[in-house]
Amino acid sequence: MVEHESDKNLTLLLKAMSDSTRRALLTQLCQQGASRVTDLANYYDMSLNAISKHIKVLEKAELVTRKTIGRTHWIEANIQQISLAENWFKELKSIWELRLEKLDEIMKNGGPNND
Amino acid sequence: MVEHESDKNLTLLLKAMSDSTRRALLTQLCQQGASRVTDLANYYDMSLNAISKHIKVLEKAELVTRKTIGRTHWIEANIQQISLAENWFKELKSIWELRLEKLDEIMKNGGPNND
DNA sequence: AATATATTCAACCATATGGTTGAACATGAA
DNA sequence: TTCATGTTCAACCATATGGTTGAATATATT
Repeated sequence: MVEHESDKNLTLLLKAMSDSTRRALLTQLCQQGASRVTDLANYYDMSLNAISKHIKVLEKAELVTRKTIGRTHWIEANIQQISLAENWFKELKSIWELRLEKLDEIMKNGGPNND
Repeated sequence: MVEHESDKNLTLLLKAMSDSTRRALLTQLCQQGASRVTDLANYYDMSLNAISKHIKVLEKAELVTRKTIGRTHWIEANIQQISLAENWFKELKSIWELRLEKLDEIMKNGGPNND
């Protein structure tokens, strides 16, 4: 299995998205484009530090990127990364469909060994 | 905001999917169709109880359903539920696109107030 | 140089999570 | 009735998570 690394990334991604505040941050970033940490934090009833930590989680999951200019950090959404999850969904669905097709085959032909 | 409830469901769903073992269980269920808890557990280097707990998490997220017949519980994948996440992705992307379109407009017309 | 702003780091805390083991419960088989 | 099977419940444990506060760091501004 070369699977391990991408599985870890998927875990990181889904965990990052599984928090309501972080999803709100992503939404905000998509709406507003690149934003400073302080500006983002103003929207939440939570300390700046908490938001800073949330952003770090999103960054590790590669859901956002950071460009530091002077003392201010510009955070930007990286929605491409979502495809990691989408691809997994797709794979899961195709596995599901495959089983249904095989069942269908059996129903039609009266069994898998009718040659 | 009537949002709250569906946001909680999304959190439940993404958290459920964010664990590697639970994703493996879902894959297994898609491949094999309805399965007993014990049968599922045999594939993992983990106690039956641990798997039982994972299944409960998937069940709360409505990613699987359970049909109890006698003493055995038949667990089945419910891949429909994935659409909850897919719809959120879609929404996020459309918010992203909307901003890009507006930017584009500004580039073309030299500003948002050129009437 | 002194002060203000933007941000992270570190330590701490409460609660959640993912695992374990040992009963308990429900049902099937001898 | 007795024993075996399928599953959950309960208590426990270590680590992760999401929040806090108080410094520390880096860079602007006066």
